[in-house]
Amino acid sequence: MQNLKELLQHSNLKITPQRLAILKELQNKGHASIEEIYDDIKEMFPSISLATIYKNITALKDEGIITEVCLHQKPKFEIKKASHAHFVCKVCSKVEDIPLDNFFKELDERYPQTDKEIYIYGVCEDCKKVK
Amino acid sequence: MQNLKELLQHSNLKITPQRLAILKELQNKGHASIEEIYDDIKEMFPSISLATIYKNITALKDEGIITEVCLHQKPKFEIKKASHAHFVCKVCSKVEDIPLDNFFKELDERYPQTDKEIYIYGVCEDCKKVK
DNA sequence: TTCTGTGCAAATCTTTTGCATGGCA
DNA sequence: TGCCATGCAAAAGATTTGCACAGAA
Repeated sequence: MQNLKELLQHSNLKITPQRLAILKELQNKGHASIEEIYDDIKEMFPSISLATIYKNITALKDEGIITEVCLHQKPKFEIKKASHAHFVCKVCSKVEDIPLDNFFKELDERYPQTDKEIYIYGVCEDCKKVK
Repeated sequence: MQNLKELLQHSNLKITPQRLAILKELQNKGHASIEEIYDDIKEMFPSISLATIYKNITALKDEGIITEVCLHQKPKFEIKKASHAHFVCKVCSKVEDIPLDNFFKELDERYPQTDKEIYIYGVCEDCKKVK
């Protein structure tokens, strides 16, 4: 569990309650869309504006603090961490990070100095049980 | 080079000049966005409507004739074919399909019955030369 | 002839922008 | 205090919808 304030301190961005709330939301959820971030934060912080979310998401991406992924054809955001694949459940839409370290290592040998994304869309264990 | 009419014949969709034009565009370009499809087709076919492109892209996706990919965070479409990775040049945005058959095979063993997407963002050979 | 597909216009999102005010450093 | 960040409202873009007419089977 990393210190969110430090992420901002080490960047060119000022620490604001809005930014901390966005990062906290991403830390809790793992991945979230603009709408999800907005809706959740609005409960604690009713005056926040959608434009602020958009502006900060862009700023945080530019600073390399978060990254954008495309899950189910929808943009989602997550705090930047080591390369990992995303398993997306086709039924409940849950997203799991899977390391797949050996895959990324091998890909990196073949394609050095590239950014890599791997997405796997299937049915998660929970949804398989339900049938 | 597959027969585009047959793709439609084997589906629940009727053959129309608009649909053939869309498929032809995807066949030529490999990958294209809604805007690109629209702009290119409009030259040959000035009366075509953007709504028609959207409706047909949805219909073609539902029929499994084309698939949607997310390149540079933008939705693009391609005629469905065997699983392959996408190499996207960060400089010129060119997209290359790369087979990576062994990767997909191994992923399929670990995650059977899933759809897999692999994206690699780097600098293509042409752009490396220019410097 | 029947039913699906098309094109237009309007409606609905989604995202961006400008600007005055507020708040971090 | 000096900027950067926020919130609002408006603008701009992207996508969807309804409906009358056209065209494929």
